[in-house]
Amino acid sequence: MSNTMKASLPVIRRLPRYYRYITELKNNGTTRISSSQLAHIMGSTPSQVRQDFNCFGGFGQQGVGYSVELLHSEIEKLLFPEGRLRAVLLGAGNLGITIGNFVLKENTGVELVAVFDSDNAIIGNKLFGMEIMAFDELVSFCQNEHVDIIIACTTKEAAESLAPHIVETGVKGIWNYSHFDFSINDESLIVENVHLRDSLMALSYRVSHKECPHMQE
Amino acid sequence: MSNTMKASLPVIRRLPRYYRYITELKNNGTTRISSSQLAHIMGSTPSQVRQDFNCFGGFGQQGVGYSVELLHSEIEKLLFPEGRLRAVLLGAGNLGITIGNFVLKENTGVELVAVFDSDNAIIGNKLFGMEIMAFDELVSFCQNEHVDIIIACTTKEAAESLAPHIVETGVKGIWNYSHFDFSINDESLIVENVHLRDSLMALSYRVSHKECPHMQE
DNA sequence: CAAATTTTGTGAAAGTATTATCAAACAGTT
DNA sequence: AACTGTTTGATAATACTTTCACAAAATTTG
Repeated sequence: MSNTMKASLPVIRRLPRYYRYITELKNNGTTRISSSQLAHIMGSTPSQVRQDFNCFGGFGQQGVGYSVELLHSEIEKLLFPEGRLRAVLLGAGNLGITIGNFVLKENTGVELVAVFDSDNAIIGNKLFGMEIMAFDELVSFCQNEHVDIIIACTTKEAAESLAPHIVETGVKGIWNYSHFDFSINDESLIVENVHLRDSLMALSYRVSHKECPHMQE
Repeated sequence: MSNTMKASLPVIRRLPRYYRYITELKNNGTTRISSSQLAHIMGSTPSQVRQDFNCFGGFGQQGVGYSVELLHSEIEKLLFPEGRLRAVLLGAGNLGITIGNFVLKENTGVELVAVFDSDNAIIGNKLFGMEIMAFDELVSFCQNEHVDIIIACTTKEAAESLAPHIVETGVKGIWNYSHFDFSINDESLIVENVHLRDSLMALSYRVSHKECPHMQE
């Protein structure tokens, strides 16, 4: 309950998975779990589980294990910030609609507050009960309405042309589905890339070159 | 041109990005590029660029740099297998349709050959010009039609119930969008997870705990 | 054509992440 | 209340990834 070191990116990436499994255990009525049981479920090692939880202070008890209830509430506190994060969707195409739907339906702690698109033909239309706005309005909207996250589901070109204005918006993070890589150098802005094409091509490579190293993701 | 070591997962994950940028350079008419220029574009270091390419034999020339043309064709050879990989889509819901569309439109070297769903109401309907089939038919279809990749866009429950039959299908990889984690222990099966919810929650965490380490992804 | 400059390939060093180890803490038993 | 078995937290060891540094190879310049 003491040696809290800073969580590294791999640890942060595992948190949502811990949360998923622990929620399931909680719903099953399981009250206690050991690091080795949890490691088995996660496909990792007991050491890693303990190491991971120790980044946040280690919520277990020696000789006993972890309380599912406590684990659940602690990880929930970590993953769900106090007030819900406010997000705007950029791009109301196929992908944008799917991702927007996803954010609205899933319990992620993120709230969708506006939708933007560049296509004049659909600007003004309603999507998710909101009027689709033009890209021109993005900066002022974000500044006035305190937006935390931009969800970029635009083309590469649209993302590229918006990039110089991102800093002005004051958002803290970008959930990026576009083929454009927002420059990573910006200290104050966190970019989480979901490059579907890259992911499929990496799978392609591994499937057709089977001798690749055996690592868990 | 000699010291070919095996490519690690991080290297493989960078390949599609190299490919994207090099394709762009090629289209711009750029003929040569140095590791430091490429590193600048990629947001990495010259060392990493050289180290990465050396995993595949190192296609540069000392004192000169890399030929964009050669680089493009070599990486293309790595990423696009001889014959296109054959994939089936599991789940014809919102997400499934979006991802299916994506695979059909984007040049990824993957071919969509069938669509499956559990919902009797839509089985038999046409999607992407194919008749939606029932999950029951999955195993025999994959065996007869030589399927390489399963694209799982189903619910967690559906994925879970299909999991025990995956080995029978003989597929080599799963591009997994479901909330179910296909067991990673299976030596012969490569799983590429695209957990949208986990990705958003990791971003959430990083946005609301800004002191997290500054790493490139 | 030699010297200076550029830039790769490679092996070593530094930095991260994961796994192993073991003492300390707790629960249960006799 | 001491003994036994379990399981964490913390440190150490191992493994993996990235970065550094420099020799070798090519080009350019005087």
